[in-house]
Amino acid sequence: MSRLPGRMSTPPTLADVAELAGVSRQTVSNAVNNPDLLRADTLARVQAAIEQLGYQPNRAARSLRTRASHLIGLRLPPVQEGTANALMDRFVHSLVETAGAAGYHVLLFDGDSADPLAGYDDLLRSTAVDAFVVTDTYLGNPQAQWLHARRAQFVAFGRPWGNAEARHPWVDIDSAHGSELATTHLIDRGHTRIAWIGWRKDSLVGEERRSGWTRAMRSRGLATTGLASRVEDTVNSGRMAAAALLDEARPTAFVCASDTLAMGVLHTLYDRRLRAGEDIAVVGFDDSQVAQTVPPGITSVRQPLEEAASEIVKALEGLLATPSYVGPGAMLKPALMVRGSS
Amino acid sequence: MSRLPGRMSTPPTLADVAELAGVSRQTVSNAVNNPDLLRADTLARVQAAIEQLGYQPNRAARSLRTRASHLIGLRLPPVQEGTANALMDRFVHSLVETAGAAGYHVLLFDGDSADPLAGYDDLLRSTAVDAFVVTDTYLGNPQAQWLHARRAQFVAFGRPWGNAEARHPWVDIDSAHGSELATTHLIDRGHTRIAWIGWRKDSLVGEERRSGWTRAMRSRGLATTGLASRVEDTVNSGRMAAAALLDEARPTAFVCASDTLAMGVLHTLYDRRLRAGEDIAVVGFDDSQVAQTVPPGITSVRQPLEEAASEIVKALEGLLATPSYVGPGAMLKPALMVRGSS
DNA sequence: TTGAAAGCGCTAACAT
DNA sequence: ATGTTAGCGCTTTCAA
Repeated sequence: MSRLPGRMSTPPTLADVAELAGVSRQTVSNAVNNPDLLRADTLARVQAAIEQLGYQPNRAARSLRTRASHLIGLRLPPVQEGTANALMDRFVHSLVETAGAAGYHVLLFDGDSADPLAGYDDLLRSTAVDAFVVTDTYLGNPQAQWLHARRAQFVAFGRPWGNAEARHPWVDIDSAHGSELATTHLIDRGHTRIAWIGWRKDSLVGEERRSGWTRAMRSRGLATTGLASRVEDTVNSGRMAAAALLDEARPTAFVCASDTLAMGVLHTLYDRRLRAGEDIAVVGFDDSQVAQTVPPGITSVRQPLEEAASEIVKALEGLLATPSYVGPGAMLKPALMVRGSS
Repeated sequence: MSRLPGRMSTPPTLADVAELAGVSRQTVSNAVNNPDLLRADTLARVQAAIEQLGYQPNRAARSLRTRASHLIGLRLPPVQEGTANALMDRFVHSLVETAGAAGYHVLLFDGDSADPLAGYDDLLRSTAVDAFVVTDTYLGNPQAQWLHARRAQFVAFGRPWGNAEARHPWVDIDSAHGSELATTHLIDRGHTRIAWIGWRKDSLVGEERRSGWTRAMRSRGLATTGLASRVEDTVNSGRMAAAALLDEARPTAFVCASDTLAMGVLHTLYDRRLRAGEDIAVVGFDDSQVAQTVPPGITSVRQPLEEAASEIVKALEGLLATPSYVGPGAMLKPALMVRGSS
């Protein structure tokens, strides 16, 4: 035995283990990958040697041979300063955790806004990752089609909007259900004039969230006319929309498409010395740290990102299995976190 | 030429390019890694072939040969719900961006709280990453020593507390300077009774931040007695500390060791129908999304995470160069973001 | 300036 | 049940 764990300059290889255990390299490989093939005593001997040397298969060599890196690529979109949108943080963490349990690591790459596909292309052509998790699936986003054309494997977090023939696995959140929960909650608390502050019409997610509000209002026979506003997803837009609605429609509660907009409402309440939850109810969307920490606490719709990550990894495993298996898309239900603001 | 880009089942290799360009594989390799060695016309021909095939070197093969993965490992600590601490988000993004520009990708792994070193060990022994970025460098943290013992390369984000003989590269933020900025800003606005809400004494970063407050107060001849509180880093602790200080010491302003604690102060102000920035000034630390979006905006100390990432990548490049170069630690200065709360 | 040979560490296919 | 052979795609010698 020529090397001891801890003082080696180069990590032990299959050959080192084989020599120590008195078997061939292939047997060691089998001990790692197909233990059933070995006789019990041989297996034990090899495992002891592996243990003793602290052997772990070299990833590069294994990848080269098996054409699989066990790496998942994730494009990190730019952080939006001045908003409450920190969903990515929670999602990335859950993904890393679940992927890790399945034997995969997450490889981050930069979201070059000029050419978002460049990062994908780079990793794809250098065969650096086995698959991607794609998070921005707005309508007309070329990524899905593009990846498909390059025969790249990927799971989308977001349904294939308006693309009925898409065949890739996806996971999404039923956010209409989320705003319906929020609206129904407010109705149950006695509110009848409940306003909606959402995103511009070209956002499909925005329209979906809005539909939950509409549905809840209609099902209880409440009017929606003049109670809705569609704006940019910024604090200031929310603030102005809230001010206008308060003046023109006299709502007693607001349901917002995001916590960022909900914070906008809070600004207007602050300006007018009104108190959220006492004078006017406010519900946000995303259960951000902002909603969790601001007084008196913003009631908010929480996306089950942990569950989403777990479904995505499940889909990933199916995709990368042989034979590959693609199940139906998974639609997850959000929950309402009730706090002081309602 | 047997394959066209876009319809290949397997990406092109050196051999494909060599055949197309009518040179040997070695010449193609040189064209990629040592272009100076080629005659201009050969180089042009090879580059044309590379372009035509969309060739990119296979990462696994290159890693196997060069013993370098061009991957940087980063342990993702668990997300803290209910706090305003989302620093990691911004930092990770900056790191991915800067590392990408230097030809490195960031590989995330899970922060198993039971055995935080397991993740490092795994990646290290499988030679999956070239180096780590270590972000949790509290006193007595075994990671630095442990990594050093395994001859692992790493750059620490955080100075080597109480470890004078540490020889690893590090980058840190002078957070005493941050709270000094915050305190001086309040003094300049006419405040004299400025309270401190910080972390427990066993947090070295906490004590450092506190020292900035002390220094600013003393240099202007202001008393600090009875004006400081040391608590857990939670919203509720901040809330209770603020209530107690308000009752016992009558401060007109608060400087907090975190935005989480500053939100605690806001809760107490809310309870007492006081307004931040009008009745009582509040300054937080970290310039979180919470500070940015909550009314009336929380003045907060912003850590230069983009710069930190850039310094870390610079250190990483030195570390991984041959011969390896380790410069002195870099101490960065934070800035104060002034908002409505002061 | 270019090419040929060897081998990084591993596993698939085959032979024993 | 175990060993032998070959080769994944690349770069580091070394030779021409």
